[in-house]
Amino acid sequence: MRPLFHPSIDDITVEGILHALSDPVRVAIYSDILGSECSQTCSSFLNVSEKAIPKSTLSQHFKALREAGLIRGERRGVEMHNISRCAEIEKRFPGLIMAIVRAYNVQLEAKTRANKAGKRKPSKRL
Amino acid sequence: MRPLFHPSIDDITVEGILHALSDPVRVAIYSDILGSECSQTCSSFLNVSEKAIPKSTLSQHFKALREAGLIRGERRGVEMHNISRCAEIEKRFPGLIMAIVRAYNVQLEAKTRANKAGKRKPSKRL
DNA sequence: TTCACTAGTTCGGAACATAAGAACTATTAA
DNA sequence: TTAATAGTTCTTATGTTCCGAACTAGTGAA
Repeated sequence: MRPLFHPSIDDITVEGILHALSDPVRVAIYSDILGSECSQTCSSFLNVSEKAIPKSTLSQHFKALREAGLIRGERRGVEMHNISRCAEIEKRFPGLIMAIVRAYNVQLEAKTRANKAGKRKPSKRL
Repeated sequence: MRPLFHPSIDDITVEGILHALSDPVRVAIYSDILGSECSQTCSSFLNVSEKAIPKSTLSQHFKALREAGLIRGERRGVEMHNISRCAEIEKRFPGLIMAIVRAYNVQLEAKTRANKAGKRKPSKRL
């Protein structure tokens, strides 16, 4: 099994970042990793979404985030630990990550509010 | 031919915006529309990229931008005029568009600088 | 009217990307 | 060894995207 690939900071592209974060599951994972002090394992996200995500799919999502340069993953014993590379990215693209995560949170709040208001037809939330 | 679809501001999602702008051609188009005072037609972008883009493909790109809520297109005579919906989006997701466009410009500048430095192997630019 | 022209859209198939079950690898522990 | 756990890779079905060809809509002649 070859070691995980991580792009150098100069090879990280805006398009790559946007693409990686244009998936609801991946933003959810990333924003969680960003928000938590300690590093996170893959399987702690088997239930980010309302329905369980197969682990092969999860693994692909982590690969996407890694190859976009958003997170760094390293093996610790039997599990993978993931941390965000936001400090590096902030240097190259100041304000980008912050703005995206903030917008994502605005959207989550709006959805939550909408659900609380009209409970009749509970729309799926992330 | 049915009239063009434009999502209402509340149906615009962060994921949708990120996905629409995760394509080099589409960010190029969008950032151009954003930056220009007057509205832009489709065909003025046949050469945004180094190689000409077929007009069917261009049309799809405009559709993607429209349906993500990023631009508004309206027919004027025989041609389509496109303007950005950034003011609306700014209200819903403050700072998002600005941050993305800024990051995109940083990337363009870095690429230009890199090309100037090592002319031997001119890497493709946007 | 009809014809031609221009700007853009839609259709259809090939090329590419994604999702998820099954099979695999790596590490630890018994 | 063997078993268990955490992730990865393989394979296939399903979705997207690209782009040429065919189409539509508006304009302005003859």
